[in-house]
Amino acid sequence: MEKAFSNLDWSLIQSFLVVAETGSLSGAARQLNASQPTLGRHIKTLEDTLKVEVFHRHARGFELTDTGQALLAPAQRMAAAMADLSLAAAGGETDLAGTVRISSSIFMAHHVMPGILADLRQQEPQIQIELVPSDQSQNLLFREADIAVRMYRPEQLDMITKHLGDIELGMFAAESYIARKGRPTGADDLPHHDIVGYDANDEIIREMRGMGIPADRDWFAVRCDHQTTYWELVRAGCGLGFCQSHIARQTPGIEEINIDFPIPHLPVWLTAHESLRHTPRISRVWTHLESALKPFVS
Amino acid sequence: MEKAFSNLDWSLIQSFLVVAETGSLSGAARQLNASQPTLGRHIKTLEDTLKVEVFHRHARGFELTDTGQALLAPAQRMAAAMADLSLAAAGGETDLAGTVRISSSIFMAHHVMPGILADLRQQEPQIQIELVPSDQSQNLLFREADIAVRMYRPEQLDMITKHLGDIELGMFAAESYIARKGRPTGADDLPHHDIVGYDANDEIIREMRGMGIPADRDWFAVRCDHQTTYWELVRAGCGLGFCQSHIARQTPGIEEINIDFPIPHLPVWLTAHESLRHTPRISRVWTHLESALKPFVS
DNA sequence: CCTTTTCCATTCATTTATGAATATCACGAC
DNA sequence: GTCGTGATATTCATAAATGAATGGAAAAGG
Repeated sequence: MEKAFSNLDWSLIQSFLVVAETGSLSGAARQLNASQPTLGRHIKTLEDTLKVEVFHRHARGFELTDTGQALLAPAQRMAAAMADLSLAAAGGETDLAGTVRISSSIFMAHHVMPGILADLRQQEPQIQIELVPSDQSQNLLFREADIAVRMYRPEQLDMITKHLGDIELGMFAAESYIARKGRPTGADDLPHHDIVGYDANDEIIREMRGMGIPADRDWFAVRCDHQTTYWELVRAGCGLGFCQSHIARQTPGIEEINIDFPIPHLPVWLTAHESLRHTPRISRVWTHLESALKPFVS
Repeated sequence: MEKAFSNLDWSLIQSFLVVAETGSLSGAARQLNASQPTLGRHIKTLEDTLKVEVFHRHARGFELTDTGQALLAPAQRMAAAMADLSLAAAGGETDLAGTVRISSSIFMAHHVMPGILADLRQQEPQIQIELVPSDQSQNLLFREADIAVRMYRPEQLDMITKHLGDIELGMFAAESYIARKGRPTGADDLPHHDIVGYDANDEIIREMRGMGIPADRDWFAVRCDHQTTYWELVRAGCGLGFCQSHIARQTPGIEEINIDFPIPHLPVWLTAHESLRHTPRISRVWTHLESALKPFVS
């Protein structure tokens, strides 16, 4: 009844997987908080035990062999199961103390979260907070975060979500810009203005076209994908820009531009994995975020 | 992008799973070729890291808590993925040398396999053989064996199978029995004889009923589930018994009983996991078994 | 062509994990 | 009640895994 592979340490597979994904021992070592020689030995032990070469060595790093490729899928299934296990374990925790990882957009993380989290820390000093500012959506299934604040409806399964409301967006410009180019008189006037745009994300263009404005990528003379930097470009007078009204109105040197087309609102969703719903520290942070974000989604 | 649980060593889950399944540290230690204190520490580390109690300790051993129950399923998924990985790795081996685990019925293992394996060892000294005599079907998906010799058509998926032919069964009796009770004259005469039967497995009874013989469990005054011991009971003169004709005819002191009802044949199937099909040592053993078993399935 | 960077392999002192031995406890049999 | 069995905890000497440091080699950038 004993199994032929039971002598093989599962942690070797863990190392294998990360090396396969990063393509280097050094990279894997950084990710696993281990050292490069350790990872090298793990791979060597794995290969010796399985009597199979799983990596081609070359100067730039490690590359999977065909055999190694075949091992990748089951190794990933192990990792997925491990993630499930981790979630299940967190769901069983009873202690309020611990760390909660919150993911939010870079803009929110920069302008909104600090105050909210400072309050929370004061109320619950036992709870440590790790803020993960990121505009790529974090994968909550792999617990890259415990709670996510998102500007769109989350699609992942097994999640609990709550729509907190909508954030009002507006068009703004720096005083320096207005001094130079004047205020746009209306939508028709926009082509004569500079608008700070997003580079990869053509959300704005699609929105404007949806409203009958013949927007074009070339309109946007200055573009930036990074939300907080985007806002700095607007503040520096590079052009008109969109921003959460609540924040923009508190920014000195910025004026609101009222134009005759409606700007869509930004929905705010709170998300967490359902198996964490009853974990004390998670639910505590959840309710805090819920109430603390309310003023922003009026 | 880093994951919250990446600091948790997967081998702890491995230990957790075996402790959960065996219900004791000592049992798990035996199965994993480790020591009881090691397993104890692994569980403790796991619980400390997850901040969750996964086992109730009591004098008789370890029992899963509710939280631990929740971790069991993902841990088993990890084990299943590990089994897949092990299979995939074995499929990538290129070396002829290595160990092949062969599962067969206890009877075959006792009377047939030794000679076949002795030949094989002489031809391929590089290949080590581990024979797993068992009347429960081994789970090839978990690599409890690499190749199985079975007396029925295997049902598991992802298997390659070959029907080698059928083994002739016959009814036999020890000379001592015949001297005492005489030979049965036909099927009608059977109720006046002792037949050595199987206990749990009522295969024989079902077969005889299928042929219109009103067989009953009570006919079988002596019963034994264990095939080789069964045969020793027949040799000792406990009663009539069924056996592979090929073997029985070579047994001194045993005579064949010809009766007027047909005795079914025993199909012989060779089975292996398909991902091992091209592994040199496995396919070498496979072809050897195939040809060496031929004389038995004429 | 030379420099810089980024890898991997190796070495060796050190930390960490391990297991034999032992103490202790609970249960069941006699 | 007592003894035997089989379990978990604890201790401590030892074995094993680890990581900082070093050397070397190959690609990328000037």
